[in-house]
Amino acid sequence: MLLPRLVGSRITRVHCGPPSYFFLTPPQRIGQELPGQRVDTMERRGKYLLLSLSNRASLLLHLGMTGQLFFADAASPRLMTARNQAPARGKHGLFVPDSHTHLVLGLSTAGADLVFRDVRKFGKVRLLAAGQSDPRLDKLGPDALSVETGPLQAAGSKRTTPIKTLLLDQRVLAGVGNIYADEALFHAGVRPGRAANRVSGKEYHRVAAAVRRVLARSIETGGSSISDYVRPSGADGGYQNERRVYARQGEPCSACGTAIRRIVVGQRSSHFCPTCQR
DNA sequence: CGTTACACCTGAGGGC
DNA sequence: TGCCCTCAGGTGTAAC
Repeated sequence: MLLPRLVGSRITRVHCGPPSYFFLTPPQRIGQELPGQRVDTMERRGKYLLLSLSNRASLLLHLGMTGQLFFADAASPRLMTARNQAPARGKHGLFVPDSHTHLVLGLSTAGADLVFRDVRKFGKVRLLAAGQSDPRLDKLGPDALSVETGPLQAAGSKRTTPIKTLLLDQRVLAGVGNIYADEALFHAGVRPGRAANRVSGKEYHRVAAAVRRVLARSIETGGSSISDYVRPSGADGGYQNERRVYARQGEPCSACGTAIRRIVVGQRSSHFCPTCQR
């Protein structure tokens, strides 16, 4: 759990990697402005995390595809560094920053540093001044965890784009990614490539319910550790073991036995059961 | 405005 | 061993 260990703690020390695609705010500025600040609150906005600090500034984080946010006392095989080498361990077995470690926050009460690692650098960190907004946050639609049929259907009924692309559009729905779009559409019985404006009201009802259920279950099980994701404790999540279709092409459908297929929808790898999904 | 293609970045794995 | 290809939990932007 990130929040109980982080909120209320003071940032005592900051280590940043070199400037890169990862940093929306130059690392040098982050290193200057964070030390001494207490983390007052942490909230999730879609796939973003927003920490509010005692000086009224905020720290905005996004994990991208391969981002890892964990405490340095974590031990996990997914923290392998270059060429699948186990990470070096410092005193007390603590994680030692490698070339993919972009941000480390020393914390007064958390018991270990908070580490942000990201191989591909699609993750992001940005420091927001007091009252400053961010266009990424401003554009987010309603949270997917509590999506309702009506607004989703209203957004989709005007569009010819595939239903899956609609679910991935963060302006329509904030928080659904490629795994959960495929999984939700499986549970709803709707093919990912179907045009959004040709999905019935009854189907939108099932899609909305499936999005809520799949995301809630993923939170319960700690997320999907398929390539890089780790929980803040360093442990793997459990939702990868509950996947019905994602990255299961060629395997028999758990409901009917038909081979799961993989197609490309909206430039994203997409998986479905041709029998269960129409 | 809606839709699509592509760029960004790094590494793993497969074929030859 | 090396080279070249494809693929990967995301999103911003350009072009039609």
